[in-house]
Amino acid sequence: MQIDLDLLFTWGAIAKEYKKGEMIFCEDETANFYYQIMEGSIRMYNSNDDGKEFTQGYFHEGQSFGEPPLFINECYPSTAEAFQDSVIVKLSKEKFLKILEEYPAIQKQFLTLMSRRIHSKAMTSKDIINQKPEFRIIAFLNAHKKGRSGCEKEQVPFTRQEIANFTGLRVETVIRALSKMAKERKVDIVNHKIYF
Amino acid sequence: MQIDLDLLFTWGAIAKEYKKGEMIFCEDETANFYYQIMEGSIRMYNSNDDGKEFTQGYFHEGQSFGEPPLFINECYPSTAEAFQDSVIVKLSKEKFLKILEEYPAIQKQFLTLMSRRIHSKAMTSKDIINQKPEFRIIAFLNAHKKGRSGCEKEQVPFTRQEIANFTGLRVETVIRALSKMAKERKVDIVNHKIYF
DNA sequence: CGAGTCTTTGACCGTCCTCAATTCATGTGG
DNA sequence: CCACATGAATTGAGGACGGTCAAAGACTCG
Repeated sequence: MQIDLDLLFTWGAIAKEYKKGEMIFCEDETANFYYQIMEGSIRMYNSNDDGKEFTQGYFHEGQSFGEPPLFINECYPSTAEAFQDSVIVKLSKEKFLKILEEYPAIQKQFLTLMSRRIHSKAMTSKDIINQKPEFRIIAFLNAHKKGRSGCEKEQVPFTRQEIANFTGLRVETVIRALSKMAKERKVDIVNHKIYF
Repeated sequence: MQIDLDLLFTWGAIAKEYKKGEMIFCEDETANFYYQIMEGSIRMYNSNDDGKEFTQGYFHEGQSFGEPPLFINECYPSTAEAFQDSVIVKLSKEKFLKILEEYPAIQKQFLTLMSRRIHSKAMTSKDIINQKPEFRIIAFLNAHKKGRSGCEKEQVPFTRQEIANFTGLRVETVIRALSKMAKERKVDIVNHKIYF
């Protein structure tokens, strides 16, 4: 959990519901709020002229998102929308920055968090640039696997389109790569569902 | 300037010279030092099996680099090497973290810095994934332009190979894209030198 | 002047994208 | 319980673009 919910509410935060697909903020919009997920998950993405989308990342229950622009007075570089029905806590930028002032320990946590983000973004771009479709997909699957321990394959909760948007490939390419991988037993596919 | 040099030296930092091409730290190595550039510039990159390199970014005089792993106890995700002959100030991780404790203002600056990095990495991946070679190159040129004001084109201080490494393209592709862009006067090329 | 690096060009190839049509899975209402 | 609507997954054909390889030209710096 990023910031304690009681604390947030004490400072005037409010919780808001979003339906799946609803937009939370939009590319190039000014950043005025701190957001933290109570329930559900959200997706950050960019879309370009031809309508093609690139997913920057997914965020889940307990995580905050869209903070960097708050620290540097920039607009959002991407759009955020609810990936499932979600409940999100929202606090004004001013109050949020004040909390950080008051609680140095929290500020430090954010420094850590940002570092982690950079680290993982570095890995992602590396994977995406260099490698073949199959590699990108495996990188995606690894990065989004829940139970890291289990030896059994788990169902992947993403559509092929979603994988495509994250890896920068096209749906058809993802489909063909996945079927090949299924033949080689790198993944299992039963009833169109992917297990990894 | 990131951290005051006097302060760094007071805490026991030392300056070290690196010749162009010399390695400062290496992918997968444990992070033990804080680095800040006094003179010169450095390049961070990954290389993959086939020897192809992907440049994560360039850092210049007055900038620090390779900090994220210090905050999260991870190994370096990339390699850093001197892009020119450089002088670099080096301080042990422990002392560095102590400085942050002592001077909250500095810690805050780093939070800002990390946010800026995330922001620009987000832009970069967006540009790289979505677009055609020409777009990637323009994005690169824009990102690395010095005098943002001038209406006149300035010479680009990168080789085509360097542009290729950053954009994830091949040299030949960069060359062909650039000549096309020169025809359309999006850049000028005289004597093989690029002006943008 | 000469070594080394960078740039250029051409031919060829393979991969991934495009487009279009079909099948499948799921859920809803009659 | 079936018919239908919707969104996802598939498949195939065809083309374009960027990668690969090889060879040659140009520039730079000592």
